[in-house]
Amino acid sequence: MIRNKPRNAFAELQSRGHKLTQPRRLVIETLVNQSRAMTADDLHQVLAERKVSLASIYRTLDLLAELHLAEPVRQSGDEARYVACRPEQHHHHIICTRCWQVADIDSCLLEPVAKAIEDDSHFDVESHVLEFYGCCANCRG
Amino acid sequence: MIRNKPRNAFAELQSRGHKLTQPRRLVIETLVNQSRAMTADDLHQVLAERKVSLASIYRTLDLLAELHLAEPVRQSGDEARYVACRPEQHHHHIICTRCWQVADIDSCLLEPVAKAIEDDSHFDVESHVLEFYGCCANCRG
DNA sequence: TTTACTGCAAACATTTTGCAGATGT
DNA sequence: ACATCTGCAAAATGTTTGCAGTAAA
Repeated sequence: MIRNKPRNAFAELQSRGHKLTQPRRLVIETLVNQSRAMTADDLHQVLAERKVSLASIYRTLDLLAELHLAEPVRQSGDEARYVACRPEQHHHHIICTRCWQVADIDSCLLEPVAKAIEDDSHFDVESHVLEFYGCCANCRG
Repeated sequence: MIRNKPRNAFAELQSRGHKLTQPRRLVIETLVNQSRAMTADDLHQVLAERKVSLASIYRTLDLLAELHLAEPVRQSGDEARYVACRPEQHHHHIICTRCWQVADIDSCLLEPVAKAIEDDSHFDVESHVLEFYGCCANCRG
């Protein structure tokens, strides 16, 4: 349930040969601190006074996704939202559809299921998406 | 593994007070017969000689989703794709990322998992998305 | 100093919409 | 006959890109 810390992401970025710039720093900090699934525009508004351009936000989000420091989630109809996450572990999310707060589901229970599906469907399973959506304690209030 | 039949969808549409028009008929037939996850543009190309407008295709897809006769799936970076499905049952999909062919996974194994998550995270789970992606027997070749 | 990165503005792709005419019931 | 639906073209939305200047290493 503990989300990634900005510093880990900073280090990961740099160790992979990317520069730790001000816009990147701010996007990472915001994404981690808010622990919610944020759109590019959400970030742009939160960072309005820091004057980070939308283009840089999109570019940073792409980069973070590539490095597995963030993951895109898309519910139909909505724009893409991004969630900060730890790169080293496979996990899934539960996401509040009111405030977009996110909690991690640490274990993945689907490996045996994927196996069963491979036998049954004659597909090779390469990846899966598992997201739970609901209402968090705060929004239920 | 058997997909919905067009006629069921035709009937469902009409019984809910919608007109069974030529464009709608063609979109439904195509979506069901091809049994793949199709973009609006895929449908537009397949139906090119039948002169169905893109606008009608989008409107029909929205309607089908609303009636649970089709479901949108979005993989990051891609446009929305739609899968024909039976409205009466909860199920999930396995989707080939080469040819976008779809097979159904009839049972839902996640109800107990959702319960466990509710206890653990203090979220009310309202819905979930479970999609497996992989390579079908045909594309594996 | 060098290369990667940023902001801006323009381009792009996908999806939505208003409206006049066509179609299903 | 009537309401709904279609096609068209225009608009809106979300995202990407080229380029000249800026900042990180």
